[in-house]
Amino acid sequence: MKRDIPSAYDPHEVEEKLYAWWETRKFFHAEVEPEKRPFCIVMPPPNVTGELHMGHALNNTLQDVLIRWRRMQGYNTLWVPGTDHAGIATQARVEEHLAQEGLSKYDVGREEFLRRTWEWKHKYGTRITRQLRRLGASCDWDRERFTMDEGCSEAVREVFVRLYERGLIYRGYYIVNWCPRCRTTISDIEVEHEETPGQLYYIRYPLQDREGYVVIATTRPETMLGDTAVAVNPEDERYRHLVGLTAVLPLVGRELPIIADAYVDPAFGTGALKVTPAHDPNDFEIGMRHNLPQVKVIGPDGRMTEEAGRYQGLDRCACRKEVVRDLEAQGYLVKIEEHRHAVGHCYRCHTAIEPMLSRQWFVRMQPLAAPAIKAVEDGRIRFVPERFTRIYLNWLYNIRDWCISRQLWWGHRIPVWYCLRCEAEIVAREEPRVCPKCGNPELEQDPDVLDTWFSSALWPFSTLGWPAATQELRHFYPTSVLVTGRDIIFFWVARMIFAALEFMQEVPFRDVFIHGLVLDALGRKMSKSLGNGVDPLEVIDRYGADSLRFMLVTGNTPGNDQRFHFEKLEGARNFCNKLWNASRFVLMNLDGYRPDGETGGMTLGDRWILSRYEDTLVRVTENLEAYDLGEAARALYEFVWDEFCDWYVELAKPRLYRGTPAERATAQHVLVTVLRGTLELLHPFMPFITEAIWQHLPHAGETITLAPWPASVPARRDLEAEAAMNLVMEVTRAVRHIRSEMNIPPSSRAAVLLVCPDTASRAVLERWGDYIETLALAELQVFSELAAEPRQAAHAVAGGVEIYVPLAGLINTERETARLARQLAEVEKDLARVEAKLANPGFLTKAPPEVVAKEQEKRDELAHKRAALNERLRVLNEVAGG
RNA sequence: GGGCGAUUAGCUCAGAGGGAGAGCACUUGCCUUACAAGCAAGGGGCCGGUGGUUCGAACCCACCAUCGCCCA
Repeated sequence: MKRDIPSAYDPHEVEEKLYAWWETRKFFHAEVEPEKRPFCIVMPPPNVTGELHMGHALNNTLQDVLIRWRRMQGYNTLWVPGTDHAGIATQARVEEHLAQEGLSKYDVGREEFLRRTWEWKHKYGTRITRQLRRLGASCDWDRERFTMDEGCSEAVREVFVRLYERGLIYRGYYIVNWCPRCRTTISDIEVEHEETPGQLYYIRYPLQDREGYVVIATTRPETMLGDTAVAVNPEDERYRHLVGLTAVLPLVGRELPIIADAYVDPAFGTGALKVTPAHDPNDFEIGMRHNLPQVKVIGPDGRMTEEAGRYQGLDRCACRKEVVRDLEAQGYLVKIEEHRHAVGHCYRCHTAIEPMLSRQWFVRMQPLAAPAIKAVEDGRIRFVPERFTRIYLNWLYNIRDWCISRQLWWGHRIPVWYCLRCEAEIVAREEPRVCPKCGNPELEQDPDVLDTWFSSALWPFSTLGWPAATQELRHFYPTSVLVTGRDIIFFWVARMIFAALEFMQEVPFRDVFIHGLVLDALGRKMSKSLGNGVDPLEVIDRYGADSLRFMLVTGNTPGNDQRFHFEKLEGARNFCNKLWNASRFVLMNLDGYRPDGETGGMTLGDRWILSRYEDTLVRVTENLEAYDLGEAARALYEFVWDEFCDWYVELAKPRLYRGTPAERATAQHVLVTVLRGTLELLHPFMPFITEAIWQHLPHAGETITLAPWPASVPARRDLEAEAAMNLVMEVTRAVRHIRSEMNIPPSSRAAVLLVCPDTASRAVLERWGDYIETLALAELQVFSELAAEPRQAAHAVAGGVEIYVPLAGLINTERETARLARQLAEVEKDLARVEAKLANPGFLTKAPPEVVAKEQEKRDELAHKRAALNERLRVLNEVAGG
C-alpha cells in the first residue's frame, strides 16, 4: 500500500470520494447535545438557481475553517446550509426562459408561472449545493433549508402579522424607487448611485397675468410635464417678490403657484426649483408641505402617461429630447450647461431608477433600529474587524423606512386581503374566508410579494424552527458567528439583528466576521458584464479544492479585498504537493513502526521540531480565536515547508536509513507525532488531502474530521534546543554559502574547521556536528582555538563560530579578500548603529533593560565578527604579500 | 461633501513601537533514494510625502498626495 503512493498529489483521486464518504457517514450532522457547548453558524444562503462564484468560495471556505476547527475542538457544531429564493433574480431567469418560447409571464398567468418557477427551482436548486460539496463545505445537509420552504414561509407570515399588529408595518402612498425594466419597486439600498455626466437645463417659466418670468434649472426636463409648483428659498431676496404669484408651465399651460420652501438651495442653478411631487422624493416632501397636486407623467414601463398629453407613449429618454426641442422652438429654453450628477441605477439590471409615486408596504424602521443600535454599541454583537461597527451604526442612525413590497410573482405573497365590498384591509396568518368586518366572502389578496431580504432577515431563527420553540433554538441560538461579505452589511446583517431582537429578544449571533471581495488580477470587481470572473469549479477541477481554499485563506486579511492570481493558486497547489511528499516520505519509512514504540533517546533535532510544533500549534489556535485565518494558515505553511521538510526530514534520514532499531523507532515516533498533529492543524484549511494522508498514517478514530484538535503540551517547548539548533543551522548555512561561492561540487565532501571559544556552543557543535556534516556535506573538526590559521581556506563567521574551509590551491586570494571585505563593511555598518544606540544615555535609562541587554549582546557578537574578519583579512594579505 | 481602506522588493501582499519579511519573478549551481509542483546559494527596498510624539517610528498622531470602496 505504501509503495503505491504516487509522487505527485492528485486531488481527483481523493476529493469527491472522501466527500461522499463523509456525507454518508453523517460526520457533519449535529444532533442537539445539551451537555456540550454549542457552536453554530447559519450559512448566508446563496441564490437557489445561482452558481458558485469566487465570493461564495471565499465565504464558505472561511466558515468551513471555523466549523471544522470547532468541531475538532469538541463543540456541538452545527452549520446550517440553505438557499435563497432570490425573488428578482430567479424570476428574471424564468422570464428569460419563457421568452425563448416567445411567451411572457402574462401569457402563462400567475399560477402557471409559479409552477414553472418551482420546476426551475427543483431543476437547478441542487446545483449550487453540489458545488458547495465540491468545495468541501462540512455543513449539515440534513438540515438544509430554503427561504420559501414551509417553515420559513410560516415564519415570514408570523413576522408580518406581528409587525402589522404592532403598527410597524403600514401601507402608504409614497415616492419609491421603481425599476422600469424589472417592473418592480426596489428598496433604497438596492439603488446604486453613479456619478454621470449630464446636462442642466435652464427653462423660462412665464408669470401669469403680468410681465416677467422665472428661470428654473433642472436635470430632468421631461418631468416638467408633471410640475405642480415652482419653489424658492424663503430667505432668497431675489425671488421674495414672486412668492405667492403664479407661473405658467410651458408646453402644458398648467398654473403653478410660486411657493417658498427651505429645502430649496439658493446656490444651485438659478435658485428656483420646479416641483414635481410625483417623480422626485424631495419634491414629494415639498408637495406634502404645501398640499400640491401630484401628477404622474411617467408610467411603470418608463413611458409617458396620458397626463403627459401629446407626449404620451414616448419613452422617458425620447420624451426628454422632444421636450427640449419644443422648449427651444418656443423660446423657453435659456441655456444648457454640462453637469455631473449622481443618478440612481438598479443594482440588478443597471437601468436608471425612476422615482415614482406608488402605494406600497413599508416597515417603520425607527423603533426597530434603536435596539439594533444598542446591541452593537454595548458589545452584545461584535464586528470583526472592528471598523465595520461604524459603517453599521451610521447606516442605522440615518435609517429610513423600508419598502418591502415587490411587484413580482416569485416570493412570499403579502399576507393581506382586501374586502371587495367594504374595502377592509385584512392581515392574517391564514387565508380568511370572509371579511371579518362585513362578512363578505369576496376577498382579494394583495398581488405583491415581499422583498427577498424580508425572509433572509429571519434566517438565523427561522432555520432553527421558529416560530416553534424547538430544542435547536434553545441550544444553538444565538448562533456563534456570522461570516459575510462587507457588501451585505446593510442588506442583511442589520436586518437580521433588528428582526432577531424584535422576535427572539436576543441577538442573532455574537460575532460578525466581515470579509472583502475577491477581485480579478487587475484589482477589478469580478462581474459577468466584464467577463473577468474566475469559476471556482474550474479551479477545483484543475488544482483541487484544497489548493483553492488554501489560496483564498492565506491571501485573506480580515475585511480587506484580495486579488485572484493563478500564481498564488500554483503556490497553494505546490504546498499540497509538498505536504503530500513529506507524508509519502514518512509512510515509506514506517516499516516496523509501533505506536507504543521506543520514544527515549530524543536527539536535538527531535526536541527542536517538537518545540517548533508546539509553538506552531499555539499560534495557529490563537490566530483562529482572533479570526486571523490567514495568519494561521501562513504559520502552518512556514512550519511545514521551512522547518519540518527543509530541516527535520533531512535530519531524520540518516537514522531511518542507517540507525539502530531504537534510533529508528524514535525518529518514526517523532515524525508520526508531528506530521499527524500538523495534518490535524491543517485539516480545517485543507480537508481533503489531510484526510487522505491521515488515513494512511497510524491514527486513532474513524476520520480526521472528528479527531481532537491537537492540545498544547507546554513541556514540549524547549528553548534550549531551539537555541542549539539555531547555532547548527547558522553554521550549516555558512558552510553551504562558502561551498556555493567557492563552486565546490555538490557531490564532494568538504573539510571544515570550526573554531569556537565558547564552551557551551562548542559542546553543541561537538555533540551535533554530524547534523552539519549531513546537511552541508562536510567533514568537521571542532577547536576551541587554532594554533595557526590555515592560509589557503575560505572563511566565515556565524553564531560566534569561525569557519574555515581549507581549499589548497583553490583560493583566489584577491576574490576571497574582496568577499570578506564586503562582509566586513556590512558588519561595521551594523556595529556602528548598535554602538550609537548604546552610547545614547536616553536609551540606556529609558529603554527596558532586556532591550538594552539584547543590544549589548548584539554588539559583542558583531565586535567578535569584525575582529575575526579583520584577522582573516590580515592573514590573506600576508599570503598575498608573501 | 462625509467616511473607510490601500500606499512596504520588478509583481502580488503579510507584518509589528526596539535587528525590513513571504510567495512569484530574477541570477548561479544541482534530476542528492519524499517532492524539478523540487533542493541549495544569491541579488533586489530613503516601508507614498511633510511635520509631530518618543531614548527609539515602516508601525502612534496631524496634515497632504495618489488609487479604490461606501454613503449623501
